[in-house]
Amino acid sequence: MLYLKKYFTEGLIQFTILLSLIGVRVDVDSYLSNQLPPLREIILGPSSAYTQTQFHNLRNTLDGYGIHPKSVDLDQFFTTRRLLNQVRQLDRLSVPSTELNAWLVHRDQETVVSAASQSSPSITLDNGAGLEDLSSPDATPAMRGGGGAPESTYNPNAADSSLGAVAPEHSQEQGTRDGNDDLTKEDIDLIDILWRQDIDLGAGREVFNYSNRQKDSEEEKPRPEESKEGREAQESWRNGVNLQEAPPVDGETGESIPEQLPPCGSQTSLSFQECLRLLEATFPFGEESEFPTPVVAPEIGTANEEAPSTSQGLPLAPPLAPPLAPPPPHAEPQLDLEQQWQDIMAIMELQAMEVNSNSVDTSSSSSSSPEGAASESTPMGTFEPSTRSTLINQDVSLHQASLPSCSQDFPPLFTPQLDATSSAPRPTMLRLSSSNSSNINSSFGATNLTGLFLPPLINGTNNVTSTPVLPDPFSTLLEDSMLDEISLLDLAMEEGFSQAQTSQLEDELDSDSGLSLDSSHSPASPSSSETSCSSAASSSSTSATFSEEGAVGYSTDSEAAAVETDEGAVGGYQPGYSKLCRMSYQEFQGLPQLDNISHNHTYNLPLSSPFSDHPELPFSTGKKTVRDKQSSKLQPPQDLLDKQSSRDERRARAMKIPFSNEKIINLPVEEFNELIAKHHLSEAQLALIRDIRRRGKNKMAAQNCRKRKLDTILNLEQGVHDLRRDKARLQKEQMECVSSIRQMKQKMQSLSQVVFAQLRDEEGRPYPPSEYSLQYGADGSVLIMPRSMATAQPSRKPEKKQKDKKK
DNA sequence: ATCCAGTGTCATGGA
DNA sequence: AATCCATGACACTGG
Repeated sequence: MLYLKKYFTEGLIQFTILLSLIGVRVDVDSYLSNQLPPLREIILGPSSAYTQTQFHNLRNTLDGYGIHPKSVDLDQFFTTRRLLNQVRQLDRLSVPSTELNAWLVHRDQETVVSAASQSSPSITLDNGAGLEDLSSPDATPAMRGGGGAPESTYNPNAADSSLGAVAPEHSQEQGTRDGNDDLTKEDIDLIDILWRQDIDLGAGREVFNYSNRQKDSEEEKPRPEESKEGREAQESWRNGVNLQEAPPVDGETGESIPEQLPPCGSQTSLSFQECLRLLEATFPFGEESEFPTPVVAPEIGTANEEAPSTSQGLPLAPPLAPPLAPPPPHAEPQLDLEQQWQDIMAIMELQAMEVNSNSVDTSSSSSSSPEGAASESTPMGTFEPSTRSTLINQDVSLHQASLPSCSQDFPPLFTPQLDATSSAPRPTMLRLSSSNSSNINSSFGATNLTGLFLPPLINGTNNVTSTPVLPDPFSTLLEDSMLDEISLLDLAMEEGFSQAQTSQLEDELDSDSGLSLDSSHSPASPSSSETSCSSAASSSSTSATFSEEGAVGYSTDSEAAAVETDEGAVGGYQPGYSKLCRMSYQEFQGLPQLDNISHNHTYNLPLSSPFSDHPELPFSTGKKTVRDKQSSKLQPPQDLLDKQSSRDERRARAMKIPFSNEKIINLPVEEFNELIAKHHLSEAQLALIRDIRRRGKNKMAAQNCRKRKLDTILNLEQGVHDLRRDKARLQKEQMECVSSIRQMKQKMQSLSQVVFAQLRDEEGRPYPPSEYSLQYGADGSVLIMPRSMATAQPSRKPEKKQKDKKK
């Protein structure tokens, strides 16, 4: 089923891309955005970072896409995803997705007039044109037939942007709505799932009902002319372009769209278009894309690849393209496409994460939006601001971030290309890179490194002065490094907190926790943590063997532990654990405010005094507050004993279980069986004992599990930091190499001058450097050859005019 | 009153 | 089949 869905969805997407490429506006964005989680899951696999996670509950995947919004794991989940993405991004240029969006938006504005055929920007004008074309009786069926799926999927969700451009087209829109009948069950199911998701997120079903009603009524009533403007406005602000307008008309648009996560749609619409561009970018284009394969390439490649790269080791990715598009234009298109898709999905995933991380309320707001927007009283007022704010926030930040600079620089150069075809996006990206690297370029541009170094190696290429046409690998290298430098900034910032603190944290943990489980901190691998955890657990269990005092790290049954007077070990683990939790989260999220969070539901309480049973407990390391778990369940303040003992302990006492919970839980099966065999126990007692054992073990397991999660996250974090550090180091080395190369080049130039100054032909005339160049053979020989020859037959070894041993 | 992190417990599935 | 373990999900608790 999943595979079917995958292929189906992919087919839709690809077809839509094709349509977009040929200039037909098909807004799959909303569809994609809505489907993001499932698509992501399908394409990229299960999202859980914990490989051991077993998704046995189908309902999880169906209802909430894996994680309940209130789940404690949600944060971990997103954080993990973020970390994973960081890892994945390491080999790519870390250009914030927001930047990409902003850039796109800007370009939209500028190219509104010129690029009429562009599908992506979803400019109103374009839409209008495109829609009108589509609305023509002939075109529509064709479109329906061809792109029926994507269009239909899109329409119900966000018909505003694509269809609503022209009011008269309402009929058209209705037609498409009627076309909803064409919706496959897949689509309907997806929509329904989305609804349910929204409901889960807090939006009442009535929202959808209402929106449905609204939609229905909307369909019934003739659409006012203003709808067009409204749609335009909303669309425009969805694109983050004109925020100022919109309000008056939106009530109209809000009706149908909002149910399908307008904000997400807007955001991903950009991203998706971006992706389209990137796809286009993969196609071979001008000289810029064609990198010579210089000797230096590998070096560059290594510099870029130190992270586990999903991108297939393209040596030098064009600055902006890298994160998304594996550049080598000559690469096999199929592979490229796949890679493209992966990258695209990664991007969208990132964006989705951002959206989600803002809070699920984004979606919830979207879900609620229809209500607010549709609400007759204030069509715009209620919902618009909120959703818009989210939208605007995202767009604006981006907008400010990259838009102005990039786009303004570019347009003049690339307008022709923009108009021409799909190559539009690519140039901008390239230019962005170039603009960023312009400084370095300028510095190195003067001294063309390739000129000196390539020729000798390649043996005969034109070199010394020329190569204006050929892109300089070093320049590209420098560009790349420049961009990387940008990322280095934040890297440095992050490094500041992470490296030292993390290591310190781990040290602390290691020292604090008396148990060996912290060996799992060995950042080596999650597996190690696994083993360590298991070892910890086993140690706890085995502890029972050498002493029933429960070296167990879990002091919930502190009573028992206390009884045995050996909770020393107990005290060790838990604090360490809790500390781990706290520290890890602070550390992990770098949120100082989290310091305050210390729940400290320590199991190892100062049990000594309260326990009438085991007054001897002397030293209970328990330091902190006592927590009585049962306050709710059991009668309030009975006695301190009950107050401070666990539920099971009290039950055991009530049932007069003759041995401690500690033993019940931690004894090996054989001993446990012997133990219960020794005493004549009632069925109820036996049942209780088994429950106690089960719960106790499960409690330990849960603690181990949680710890393992944290360890996994910490390890991932550590891995990310390590990789970043390596990246920074490699980049530094790269820069050093470049500088040394530059020095060598200068040296070579000066030496060449010396050589030419001393060289004389048979007639005693000097060789003018302008006409001759030096060729360096692999064997160390130096040849003089006329430049004309050098350029004429670069590949062949030029006939040497003279062999000079001067070197 | 609400949110949130920590914790215990249950259900489930794998070993 | 029994047991243990791992883990998602849920509820409870206290800050």
